[in-house]
Amino acid sequence: MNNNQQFEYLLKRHQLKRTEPRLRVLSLLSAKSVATSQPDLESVIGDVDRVTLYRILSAFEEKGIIHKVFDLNGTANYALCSSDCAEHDHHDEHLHFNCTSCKKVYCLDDLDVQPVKLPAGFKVETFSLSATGLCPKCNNKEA
Amino acid sequence: MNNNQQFEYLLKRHQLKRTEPRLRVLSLLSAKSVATSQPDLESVIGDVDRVTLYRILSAFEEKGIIHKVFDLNGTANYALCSSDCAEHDHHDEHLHFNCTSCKKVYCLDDLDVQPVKLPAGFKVETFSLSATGLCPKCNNKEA
DNA sequence: AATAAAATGCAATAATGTTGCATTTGCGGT
DNA sequence: ACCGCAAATGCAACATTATTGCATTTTATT
Repeated sequence: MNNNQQFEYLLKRHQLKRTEPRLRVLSLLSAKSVATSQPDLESVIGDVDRVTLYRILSAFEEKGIIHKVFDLNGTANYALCSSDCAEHDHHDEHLHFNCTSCKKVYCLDDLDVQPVKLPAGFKVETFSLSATGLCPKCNNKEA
Repeated sequence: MNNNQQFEYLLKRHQLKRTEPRLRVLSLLSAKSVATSQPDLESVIGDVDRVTLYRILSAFEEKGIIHKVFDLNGTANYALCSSDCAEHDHHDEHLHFNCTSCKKVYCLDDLDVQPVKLPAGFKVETFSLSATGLCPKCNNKEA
């Protein structure tokens, strides 16, 4: 099963129609290990309306196909959820690393994050740990 | 020493001039336990230019007087750093709780967050744990 | 009181995100 | 293979949040 077939299956599974723009978004996001900003997506996706892109992204987010994180500029970035995220309940307990230099957001899935006890009254849905600093690339450049 | 004197001292300590708009910002932020969004500040601060507000906030952020977090809408929210934050190095290792209903951001300072080991190459400056869910107020309303 | 540096206000503009509506398209049923 | 409907798209207009340049005012210091 190639990538494209996987994407089509993914759409079908979530009752989303198989459209060109959606396949492109999936293909773009799956190609990157860092979260991609809306503007970045917009600039590379080609002939797709800005509004359509917004709507695709929020549809995907609702279905649990992707998740959204904000970078240090406050702009939305998107990344595919790890494989089993859609089946169970959207668990984003991974670490987001925000690079202060290039502003990229890295999703580091396989670190275990200790859940923390909150004061009474708060009802927690998801946890996520985020760190800021320099990513390997920018760290090298500065050295 | 009353509040206002504290604020004036704080400004002086950071080589910032004592101005009316700055004192108002400090006073507004110190009165709240939740982070305040730029729009919220703008609407209550009175006769201060929008641009001035932005500049005050970023000046305060640079000096380590306040810190900035993004809420679930991606808009910037600001909160005073806890007392000793300015002296040492800006340590925001506290938990931010984002309410999915009212979109407020709560800063919960006194929970201990376990730092996590990152893959080699990343140079971490700050950690912060964030959780999403319902805050006590909204939790009550829904029940 | 005079001065220099800093802070403010205003105008213009940029970037990001949203809404309403007409048109097109995917896809299930026949 | 065709029909029809719901869903998705594209377009236009608009809303919100943030930034930049420059003239004016204010603070703090001498």
